[in-house]
Amino acid sequence: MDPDFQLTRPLAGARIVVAMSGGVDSSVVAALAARSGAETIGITLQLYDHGEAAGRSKTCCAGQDIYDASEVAAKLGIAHYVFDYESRFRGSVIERFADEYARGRTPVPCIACNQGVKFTDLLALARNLGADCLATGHYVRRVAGPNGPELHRAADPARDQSYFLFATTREQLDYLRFPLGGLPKPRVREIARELGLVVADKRDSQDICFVPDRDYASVVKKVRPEAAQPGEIVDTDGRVLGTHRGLIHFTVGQRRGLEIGGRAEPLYVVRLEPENRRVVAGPRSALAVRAARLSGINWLGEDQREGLSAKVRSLARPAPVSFDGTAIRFEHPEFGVAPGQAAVLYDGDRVLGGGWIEETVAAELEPA
RNA sequence: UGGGGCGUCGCCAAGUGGUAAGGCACCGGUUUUUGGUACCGGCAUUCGCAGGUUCGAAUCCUGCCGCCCCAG
Repeated sequence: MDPDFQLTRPLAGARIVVAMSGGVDSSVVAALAARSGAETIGITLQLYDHGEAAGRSKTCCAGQDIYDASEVAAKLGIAHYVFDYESRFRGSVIERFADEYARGRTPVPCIACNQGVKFTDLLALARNLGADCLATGHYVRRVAGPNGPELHRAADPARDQSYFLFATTREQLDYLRFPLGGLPKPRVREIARELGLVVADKRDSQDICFVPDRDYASVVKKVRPEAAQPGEIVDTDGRVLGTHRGLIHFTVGQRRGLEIGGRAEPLYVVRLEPENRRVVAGPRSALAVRAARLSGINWLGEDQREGLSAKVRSLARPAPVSFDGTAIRFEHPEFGVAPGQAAVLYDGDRVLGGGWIEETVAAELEPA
């Protein structure tokens, strides 16, 4: 519990802004910052309001969480401000989330949120407050390298959140600090307990923060009703196998929910066709992909094309790939690669960057 | 209304006298700051219906119902 905020000036004269969500992690960051001797300011963004769901405490950044954050700040004796970012969040995260589903893609709203609201808007706010850095509770490490700060996976591999931070720019990384990246999660809770923080035993957030009850489809439906139109389920030869309750319920690689039985092999979603509202389904072998073209590429590393590995979803061991600047090519076929998801590129533990999956190239598999 | 075949969980399907496999689908759980995947677990006291034979039947017998095929 001896954080290094990696500042150039002495902590005594420094100012640290901490992004406080109201959870254990960012609360501990605030505590660490406060103990470091630097002037610490906690900021919580109000991103959405479940309204009727007031009182829910499982979700991030809703009423209860804002309250928890200020409790913690008070306990630590630091300043705490709450800013209303609802409309920003709605536009850059929620609507974009819905748009992606309407386009037959599978978005990663947490990345959009980090990219925009947190690392652009909140970061600018911190700068305006004259802070030396913005510290967050992300489990990822900022490591000093020969060419400036590098982004590395968290020490605790089970907690690593680097997938969600691939879009971080060099400029942002320069200003950001992640004091928890080297700590195992149990240790973080321990610290919270030692300090008597009310959130010490608060359960981890999971699922999409702005979606109540895991029902993301109804959120999408509210914003983009057309994405909830039923359509046909066809096989890879175009034969109609059944009907579905709306593209929003499906993602490439998905098995459950097609409700088509009576087969020897499970059926998976192979492709979504928003133009005709079709879900194309096929056997697992039809999911094999050998390459993926990326857009919105962000690059934190030096030019490197070989010896890379890529994560194509947050949970998945990195797969060996090569990168030609636009597309990644898998050494071994990868299954269930969904457009809209991020492909994050690593060199060992270091995050080199990544991009958004635009389209994939099927791999021909040897017949089993 | 002659002949043949069939009727086992939502779908496919094993089981032909010894007390209901399996797959798909579905449901639940585990994992998890995205959606998924994977894994684990659950899922027919009952075999179209009604009788009968037998210690014992989904399995044998009889009748009925339904479906399919061939019908000269």
